[in-house]
Amino acid sequence: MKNVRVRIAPSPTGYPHIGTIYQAMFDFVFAKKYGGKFIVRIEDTDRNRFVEKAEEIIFNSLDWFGLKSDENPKIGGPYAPYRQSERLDIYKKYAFELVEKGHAYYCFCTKERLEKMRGDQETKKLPPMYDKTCLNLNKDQVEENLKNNIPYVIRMKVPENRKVVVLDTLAGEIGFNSSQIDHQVILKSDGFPTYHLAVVVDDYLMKVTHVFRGKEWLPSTPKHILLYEFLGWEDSIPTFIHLPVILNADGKGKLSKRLKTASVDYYKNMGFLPEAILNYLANIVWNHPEGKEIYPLMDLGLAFHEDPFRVDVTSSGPRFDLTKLEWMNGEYLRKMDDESLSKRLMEFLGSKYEGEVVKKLVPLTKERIKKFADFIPLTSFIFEEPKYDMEVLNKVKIESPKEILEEVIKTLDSLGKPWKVDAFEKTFRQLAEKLEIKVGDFFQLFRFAISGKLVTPPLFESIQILGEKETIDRIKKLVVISNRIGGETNG
RNA sequence: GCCGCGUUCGUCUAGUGGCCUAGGACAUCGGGCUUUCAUCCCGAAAAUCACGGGUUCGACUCCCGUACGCGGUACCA
Repeated sequence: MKNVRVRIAPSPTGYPHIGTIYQAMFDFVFAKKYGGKFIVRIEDTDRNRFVEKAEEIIFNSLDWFGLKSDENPKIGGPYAPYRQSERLDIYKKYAFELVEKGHAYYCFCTKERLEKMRGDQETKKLPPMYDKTCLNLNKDQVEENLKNNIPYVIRMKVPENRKVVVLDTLAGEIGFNSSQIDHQVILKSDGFPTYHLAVVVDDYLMKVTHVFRGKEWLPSTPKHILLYEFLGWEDSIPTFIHLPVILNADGKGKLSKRLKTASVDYYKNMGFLPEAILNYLANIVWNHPEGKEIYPLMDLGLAFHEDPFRVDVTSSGPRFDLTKLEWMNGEYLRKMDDESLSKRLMEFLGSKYEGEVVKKLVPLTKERIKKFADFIPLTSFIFEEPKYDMEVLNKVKIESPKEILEEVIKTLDSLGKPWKVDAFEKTFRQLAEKLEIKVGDFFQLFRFAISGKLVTPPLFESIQILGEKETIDRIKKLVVISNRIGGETNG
């Protein structure tokens, strides 16, 4: 495949949606596989939803995922500018060209009138569409209105009763009756284009060859086809690949921006690995030919076939299942060597954590966390004093914990320093035997004494990190607390 | 309402007319390992292939219809 050019066109309205990343992933892999270019174009045509810092956040996110683009507003490229707000003259030129050719017209209808019209259509159970009032305006009326500075939009004029065929790589040929296509606004009254005009113009001018986008765009594709025809660009219509829409976990509706799990910052904050997220995203719509679940990003390229062009993705919309993502992320974590894992974990935790301690904890925790955020509660007892909850202590099946702990302290004091894991374990197994308590229960008490918890990373290794003094201090402290409440902890 | 797309275990999927008494993964449950929790290993349960008609010697696979779901129906993208 030659001169492959793909693009992603996010709107700067906030944190990027996980669906944007999903789409970008396909673009990126596709471009890489065929030696093409991956373009990022900023679609900032909606001034109402525009968010100042969003563009920066979008680029940070794409960087985080390693989805590097070849042309974008920051680095430029042969078809700059790549921000639609900087291309207004271009869209206007084509909008007016369409008017001249008779494929578009001025519309002076007010918002209020349009709203009322739609309301009426709804009560009459008619499809809500523009009623073409301004289509019948004659030249003089238009001139008059323009002279009087009446705000206008430009709408595309859709021919009656024509079959418009959309060729989608996944769904095949889909026919639409043009009578059901609305006379869509292509240029808004603020001089900005709508998506429909902007995509067509930009994709044409930027020589985009393949359009990967969500299936929610399928119903508006005939509008775009028509626009290509009106502009005389029918030979340059890109190949469409309408990807299945990712649904909410409950399957009711598409992954909505309202949900925290739809936004990439959620995954960043929870400490997911970008490569695991990408793997998951690929996995829900595509299956590896070798049946693998875990595979590198570029394996997704196996989904693309030439002659005839085909993309192997599922047709129905998958639900976004956080549980499986967590499993997958855990797999990635465990596959990593301790050093790189420490490095990444430190990046996540920030400078308030001591690097050396974190490094020591990594081998003890890597099999116990699914994402970096899990590390914090698991190891909090290392970094801060434990809080002892006697309710929790009561779950340990030991009659008189205070006496046992005193024995532990005695043994600890007599133990040669520095404490060694092997000798340590042996000593305390013997002690448990001597005291006639189950080893498991005994260690649970010990665990509680140093951490205030019943679930921790391996006991002796944790103690080693904690240090001799701190360990003894904590046990002593628990003894004191037990004393204060009468030592009757096991009721 | 109208238009479009879809429908295989709870979830993601394999399956392109006989290999399917439907395979894998996650989740669930049971067992092993084990100082807890995990990891790891073994095993179980889980889909009348949405339903109804065709076509065919034979259908999860092809065709039609119905139901359900999703998407679209903006001077949002």
